[in-house]
Amino acid sequence: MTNEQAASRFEHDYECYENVAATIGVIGGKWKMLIMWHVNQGSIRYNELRRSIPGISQKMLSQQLKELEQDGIIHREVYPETPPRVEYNITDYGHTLDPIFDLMDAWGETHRQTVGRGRTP
Amino acid sequence: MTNEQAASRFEHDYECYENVAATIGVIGGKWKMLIMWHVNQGSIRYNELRRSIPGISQKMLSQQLKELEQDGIIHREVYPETPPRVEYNITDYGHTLDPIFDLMDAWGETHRQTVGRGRTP
DNA sequence: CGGAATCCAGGATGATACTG
DNA sequence: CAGTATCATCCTGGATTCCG
Repeated sequence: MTNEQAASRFEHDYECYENVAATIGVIGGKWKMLIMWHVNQGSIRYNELRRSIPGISQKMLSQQLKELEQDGIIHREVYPETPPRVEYNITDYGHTLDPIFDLMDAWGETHRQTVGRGRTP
Repeated sequence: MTNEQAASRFEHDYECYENVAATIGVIGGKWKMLIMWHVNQGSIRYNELRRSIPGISQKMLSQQLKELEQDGIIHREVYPETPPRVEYNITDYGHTLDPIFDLMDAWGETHRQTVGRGRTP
């Protein structure tokens, strides 16, 4: 392999790495999978989510919801009533992640059976 | 929806979450993508990897290599020579992750163009 | 050469209290 | 109800040093 080929290969690798890292950055948060899963079932409110995800703190729920919203994965709808109501939904863009989830679900299932127990972040 | 249906849905959700989390646990490490990418190109030695991944510390390289090995993604071959030589390779099992990488690469590329800049872990 | 062991700083996460 | 603010804590990851 020439130096040029090596360099171009490295750049391609690095591109792919950045792409995959970006994807993990969006969906890799400690609670994001769980949050997205519930939001994926349909409109859900803040405290409903909180109850649905045992162990999550308000802080992390708010933070990760905000990140998912900023990344365009979920939509936040505020209804100016009293008491206030906020509903979260998956966006069309969020649905583009579905194929990845399906693959990861399948792979993770096999892996968990194979290894018995993996690192869970 | 009945309570039973809700309960079963939650368990299914939780299963999927655990599966996906396990997958992210395996490939989500800070340097794992980059490491796997290089190992994927063929047999490579410890210090070659170190040079190929600017910025990684010995500690992280050793640690993440060990985790990838424990998870069955890469294989570590020791040649008892002097000086010692150790080579790393992707396993067949490691190759089963390829489809996920492809999807994440594609999604990440689009996402980076769309958002301009995502959270990169 | 290919690591392991140690120490340490900073960010991620958690618990609690408070607010519009 | 749906969060924010603040403080405590834990853990990851980096730098350094040493070993077979």
